[in-house]
Amino acid sequence: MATHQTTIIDIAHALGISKSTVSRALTGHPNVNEKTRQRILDMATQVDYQRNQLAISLLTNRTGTVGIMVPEFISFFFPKVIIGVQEEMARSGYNVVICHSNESYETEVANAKALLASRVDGLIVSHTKETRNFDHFKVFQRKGIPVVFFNRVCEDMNVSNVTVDDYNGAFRAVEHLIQTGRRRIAHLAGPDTLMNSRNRLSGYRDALTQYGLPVDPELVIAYDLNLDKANIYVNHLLNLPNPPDALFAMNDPTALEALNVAKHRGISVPDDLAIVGFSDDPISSLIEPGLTSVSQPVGELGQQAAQLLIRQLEAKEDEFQPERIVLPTSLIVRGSTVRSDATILPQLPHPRPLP
Amino acid sequence: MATHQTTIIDIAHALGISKSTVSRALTGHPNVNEKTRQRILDMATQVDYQRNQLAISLLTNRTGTVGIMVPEFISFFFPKVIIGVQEEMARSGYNVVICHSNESYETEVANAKALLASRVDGLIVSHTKETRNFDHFKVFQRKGIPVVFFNRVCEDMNVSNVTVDDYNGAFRAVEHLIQTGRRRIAHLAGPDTLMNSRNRLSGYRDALTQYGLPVDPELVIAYDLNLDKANIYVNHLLNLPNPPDALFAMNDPTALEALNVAKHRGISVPDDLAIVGFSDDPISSLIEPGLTSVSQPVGELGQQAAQLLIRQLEAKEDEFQPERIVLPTSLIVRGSTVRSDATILPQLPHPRPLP
DNA sequence: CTGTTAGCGCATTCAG
DNA sequence: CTGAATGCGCTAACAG
Repeated sequence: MATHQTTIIDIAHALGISKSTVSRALTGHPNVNEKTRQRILDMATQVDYQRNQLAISLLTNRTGTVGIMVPEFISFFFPKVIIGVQEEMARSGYNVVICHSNESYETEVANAKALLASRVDGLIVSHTKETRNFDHFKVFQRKGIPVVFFNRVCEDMNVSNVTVDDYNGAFRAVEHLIQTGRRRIAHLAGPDTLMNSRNRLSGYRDALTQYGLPVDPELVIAYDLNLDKANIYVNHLLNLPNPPDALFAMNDPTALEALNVAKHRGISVPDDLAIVGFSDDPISSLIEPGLTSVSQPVGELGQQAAQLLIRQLEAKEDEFQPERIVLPTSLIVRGSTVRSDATILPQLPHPRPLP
Repeated sequence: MATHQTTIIDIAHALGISKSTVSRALTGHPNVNEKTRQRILDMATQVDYQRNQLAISLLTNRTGTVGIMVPEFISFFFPKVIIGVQEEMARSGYNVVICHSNESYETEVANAKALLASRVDGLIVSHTKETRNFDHFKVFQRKGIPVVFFNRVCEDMNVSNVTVDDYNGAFRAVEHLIQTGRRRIAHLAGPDTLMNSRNRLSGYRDALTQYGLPVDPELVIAYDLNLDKANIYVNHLLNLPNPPDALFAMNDPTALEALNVAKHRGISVPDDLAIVGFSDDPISSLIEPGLTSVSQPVGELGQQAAQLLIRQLEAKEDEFQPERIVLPTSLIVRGSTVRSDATILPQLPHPRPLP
């Protein structure tokens, strides 16, 4: 189906001039006669001339394109990050190609190769839950192509990244549950391949400890975030001889599943079971009862990641230092943890991971 | 920041052979000595060689990449379509670059130019609600680059497209409302720039007419799908001297807004106001009451669009005929229109637009 | 089996 | 101000 695309040579021939002049006119070079320039521009429009970015990129060794790779984009989180990235990159004249690893390590590796082959100038990435080996990203580093991680970051690569304060968010969530009277607080965690999953787990543990509550291993389940299985774990927790009176879930979709299970079992939320999620999905404010959730600045996550990348793209090879940005979270309290007449006690100041 | 990437010439030099042989070994050409091939492959791995797709595309005049452009991707609809497209294109060895026009005509035009410049082999697109002029897509046609529309299609371009049966979906939705006893059914429609918006409006009108109900212009509002304003229109309808007893909304987000307004005003759904949406967003089954909605096969929409594009990409220039695929919709009945004890009457057979 | 050559479309020297 | 020449990295004839 491939057809001939008009080139500067076509325009040059049509006008009886050299392709150099056409090139100059098209790129806005000053040294072109005004009349000639106008004739060239007119002709270009007339024949639907469209510059061949492939040729230019090959020549200049820059594509003006960066990649962003995310593990999924059905929930609102990653799409919103992507929009933030695009806004910011567009402002600096970069295009963004979006890749979707679908939580598959294999796909992630394949995508990384494709991005490398298409010579992106940089990469923004949140890795899959299967990813333990980061060689496919280290290649970028070795080749001098900037990489920025966000949300799910790789610790043992010396690159920029932007995350939210997962530890603090989790701590505040659990603290809130304690302050509203819960004593057996379960945690449905993510896989320990994920940095943010580990940090949220630490926040959960430390909050319990600092408030003098035991950490019962029975109440902590790490799962693979496969939503289809969430209800199994929730049911398991509720079937325990000594069931939890609260659940802190790794993310909102998981918390929503829990809410559903509770509803089906006739368990009253928040009276018999309080539930807290993470990310403040728009759904959380629409359902009944509303889901209490740890909110994170999603769009800003993308913007900051983009800014880090741009800074690195525009830095001299040797004068660049990786930066790590941590954005704040905040707890949005809704009906899944408190009835409107409840009172909330003061918080501990500045929780930090125990040494 | 740009650094030198290893090329086949580097490998050739390192091994003291010609770049042609390297090229042959790397592309799997049979005429290469097995030992030489192995040495080349080893060296390639060792130096992180990654083919330069730019050079190959420039040479072959094929990028193996197609673009998909969508107007938004916060709601579940477009992401899910994109996933369907990617699956299908990957199966045929194509990459997909995702573009986001953000419902902005200007951005759409800019994206189209960028895709043209980067020489995509084909394009799958759902246009913005602002788009009235399709010149930026017609350029693709003129250059022999296949274009497939989906969801929001352009009627006056002779290209393939895939849609759902919006007319029928709307008809069945309104029929359902009539059969459950509603007589003043309002329609919060989309802008008339959108094909699907117009078709849903027709289905709404014809259902009323065929069931002998008047079409009251007062009850039909076309709006720009800007969710922030949805509540204004819903309130306007509910404030009418003779307010509606049912609302058929253009899409689920709009219907959810309506549900919210009703809740705030203390209007009972479904008793005083029945509400139906379109697309069956996952949220619709989570909220209380559940939202009755016209479901469409979203993933399949993407797959079919991809298949149409692939068929065209692989067809001979002249033997290709545009195809138009219409996928079925089905009504998912939930609590926003019926209490569980309600009975539903039989439907009219095969509704079709009135001539 | 392997090396040489040409050229994809373009920006950019270097000469006029 | 303009044209001719060069080369980005690669594949595909074309000769050995």
